[in-house]
Amino acid sequence: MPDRPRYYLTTAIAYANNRPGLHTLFEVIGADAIARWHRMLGDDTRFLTGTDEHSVNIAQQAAAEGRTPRDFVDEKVRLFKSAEAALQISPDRFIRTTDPDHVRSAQEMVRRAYANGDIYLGTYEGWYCPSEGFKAASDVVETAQGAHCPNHPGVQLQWLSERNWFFRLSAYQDRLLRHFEEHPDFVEPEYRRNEMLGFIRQGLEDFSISRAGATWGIPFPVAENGESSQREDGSWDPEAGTIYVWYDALINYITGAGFPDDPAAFARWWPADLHIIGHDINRFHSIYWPAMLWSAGLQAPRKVWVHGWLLARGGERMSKSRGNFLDPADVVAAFGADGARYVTLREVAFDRDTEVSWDSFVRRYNADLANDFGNLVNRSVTMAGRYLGGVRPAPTHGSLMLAWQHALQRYREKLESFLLHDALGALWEFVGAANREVDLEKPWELAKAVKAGDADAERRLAGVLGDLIEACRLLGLATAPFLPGTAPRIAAQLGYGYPYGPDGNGGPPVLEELRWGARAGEPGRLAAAEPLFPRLDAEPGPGPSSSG
RNA sequence: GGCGGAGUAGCUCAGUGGUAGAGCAGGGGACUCAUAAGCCCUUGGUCGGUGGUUCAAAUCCGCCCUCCGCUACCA
Repeated sequence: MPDRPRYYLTTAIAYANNRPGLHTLFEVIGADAIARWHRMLGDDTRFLTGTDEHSVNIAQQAAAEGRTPRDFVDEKVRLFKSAEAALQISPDRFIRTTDPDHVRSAQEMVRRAYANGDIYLGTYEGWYCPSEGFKAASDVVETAQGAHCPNHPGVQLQWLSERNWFFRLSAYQDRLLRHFEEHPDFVEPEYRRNEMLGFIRQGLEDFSISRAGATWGIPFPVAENGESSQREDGSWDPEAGTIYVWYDALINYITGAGFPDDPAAFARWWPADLHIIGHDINRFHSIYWPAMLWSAGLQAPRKVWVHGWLLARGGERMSKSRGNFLDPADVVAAFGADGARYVTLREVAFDRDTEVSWDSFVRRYNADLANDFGNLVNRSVTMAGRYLGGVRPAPTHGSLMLAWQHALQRYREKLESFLLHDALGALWEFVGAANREVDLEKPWELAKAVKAGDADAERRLAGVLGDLIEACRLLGLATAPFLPGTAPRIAAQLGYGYPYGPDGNGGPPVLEELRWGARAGEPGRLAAAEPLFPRLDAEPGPGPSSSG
């Protein structure tokens, strides 16, 4: 166990101000498939998802509903967790920025940055909404009447300055450039890396890491005089303010690895192998985050993968405010958990934006899952059961074996470079090869010849059905990271046990199982064929939700 | 404005100098093990526009149009 390779991956934590949309869960579904693949490989895998729960904005929303912030975010967290459960997401920890160990973690990071001379008191200036706090320049609506807050159109924004702590990002410019040069695959895809390089080369400014007014946040652990802001009774001096966004949110990745409470765990899990994020927060993960870690004497993560968006019709980005997003509950209700995972990851390229629609999902489901894959398993199991009396036939070393070896190689290459849609494409080329094999060999004709006493036909029949059953076994296992609920059902129809647990842990190294004929010597009986993916009518679906 | 990317069949996209491709959707056919699925064949595009380079351009160069990303403090 301790000698197993370890793999630690994370998604961005979701802002807990709303119910999740499918576009939010997209990266979580993709990350889950990657996590499951590593578990099945035999890697000691740790997979983190979670929620980002502090901010003036959330406190404001909670107050508007007459609730405490805690009560407000607890409800949102329940929504996120149930959405993840519906999609069979398998995090090893669902981390919340309100978790006590995360509070300690964020405070320790601030202390380390202070001890290292990287934070200092400065003045933050910006547009301030009396109802909501400071607003980013990009979030300010300028009108003839002055600047307004988009969330509070009637409210005049004020230009305010506040005494805040700043992080000396500017001190890390050279080291960041060197790090990007020495680790060309630190940020991928490459065009996202280039954007970050361009940003660094423009010159880096320091950024503020505290807010004086905010109360719904992690207490800033350092007082103005540099001493601890914790009082004798254990409470925190409100005068010190709270930690502002990035020194809270990003820290979750090390909290989830054991920082600072469990040094042994942290030594094992950090640095993370992979952060999967959207491009809106690329800069914070690829530039701020390594600098923050270095300041604390810690290592940068090994890779940041920047995925694309789900686009609605017309190329519009899906968002709750636009109301053009897909509700994951609708998608799961229509396609099942596995179907929802499949159509999302097959239809949306993992490295760039892709337009999707309910119709495109239905078409993809019917074509790939019902017609191609589901029907392949169904017809293979039915024929083998009928023509061979239910005894599971053994594979040969024919053309399907070669097709499999090619498909598996491509599948692994694409999966390991995070092109999940292409990885599935490689597998489905093999599905096509298996279906063509059926029509080429025509087992039903061979079966008639066998009845007529043709010994050669009997050998060929057993061979082609053996190859088809083996194709189904391999596809069931290979697709398991994407279709975790289907994999055991396929194994059962083929008369095999399923050695992996609900999260993909516990079984033999999957690459051994994915060898053609790996279980050839194992006797067994086929079960009754049972459709895996019922075909859907191409009716108009729920479509975009109307509210968020 | 600067930097980068994209505009190719109804849809989603491959294709970087040599007679336009895939999957899906649409049409036809032969079969029948199967979820009216699968298999075979097939309709369909002046490759955003324009001017060049070249024996030859979707592919190279100029200009133009459209869209998108990055261009600092959203969570």
